[in-house]
Amino acid sequence: MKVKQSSKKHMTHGCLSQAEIIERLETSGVNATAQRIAIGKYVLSEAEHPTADDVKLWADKNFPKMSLATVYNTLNILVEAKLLKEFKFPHTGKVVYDSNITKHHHFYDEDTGIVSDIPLDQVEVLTKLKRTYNITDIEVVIRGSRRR
Amino acid sequence: MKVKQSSKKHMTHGCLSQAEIIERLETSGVNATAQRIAIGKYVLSEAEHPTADDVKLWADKNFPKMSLATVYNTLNILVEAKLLKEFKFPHTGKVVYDSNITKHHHFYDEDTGIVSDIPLDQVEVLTKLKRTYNITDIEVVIRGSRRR
DNA sequence: ATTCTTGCAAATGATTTGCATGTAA
DNA sequence: TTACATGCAAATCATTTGCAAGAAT
Repeated sequence: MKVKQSSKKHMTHGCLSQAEIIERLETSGVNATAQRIAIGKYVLSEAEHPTADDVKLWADKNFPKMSLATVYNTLNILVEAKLLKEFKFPHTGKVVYDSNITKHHHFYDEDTGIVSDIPLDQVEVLTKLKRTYNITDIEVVIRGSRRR
Repeated sequence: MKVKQSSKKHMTHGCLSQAEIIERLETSGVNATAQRIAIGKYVLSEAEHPTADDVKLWADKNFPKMSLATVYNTLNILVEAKLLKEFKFPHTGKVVYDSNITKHHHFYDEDTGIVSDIPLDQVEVLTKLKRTYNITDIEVVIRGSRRR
């Protein structure tokens, strides 16, 4: 069965069934084990920018005996399979995972510590760098707060 | 004696005398000990985006018996005194120190791993974010390579 | 049977901390 | 003498690795 993986838009949260998770894993060449399905469901459709620790905490409540090594192992596999992106932000030592694998920027709320996505078209970056700079990517982190 | 600290531009590398380092330390309320002068001279006028480890390596060659704790301790003090800025880049787990304390962006050379500064005026960022976003800072990291 | 996965514990790398000693106003 | 600095080793935190045991094909 042929799956048009890249044409499928990033899912909004909470809308992926277990069957869909399994399909996404296998389409990406990842063997769908119980642990991977569980973590996949959490990070791909429920969590927002979780850390490995967030995933472990969630697993401790929702999965019988999952080791921390398996959490890291699985997250790394999902990143390699391009189902997940990892980020290191200036404000934290921890890696944060993002199920939004399309290019986008980030907003860091200095009051709450919450990281949120900013769609590419919301930020325009113009550079005056010389042609000797061969640019492959531009990452923008905007910090501030959100008025309630 | 009154020193116009903020009107003094960021020094290009290698041009700060020991006396100038001592003055900058004391002006910022940092007690100028031998270790702090040595590290200060290195990170403020010689090194380019060094890590704590780079500083330790340098100290081992140029200062008798400086402990790693003192290296970290001193770097943290220089950051608190606003003589140094610290950055965590997406590509590394290590903190990188920058003696350019004016606002600026960064270029990460994917071939060499070298981080370089990009002056503010070389990058223009336009956002279409709603007014509920109260922006305090925008950080841009451009990745790529430089043609030789 | 062979290959892949998991769990556990130990290892690693970066940074911090506790504490006793040293130094300076 | 009182406060601050330093060096050392141990502690901590995030992450990785080695390896033995388990599951799947």
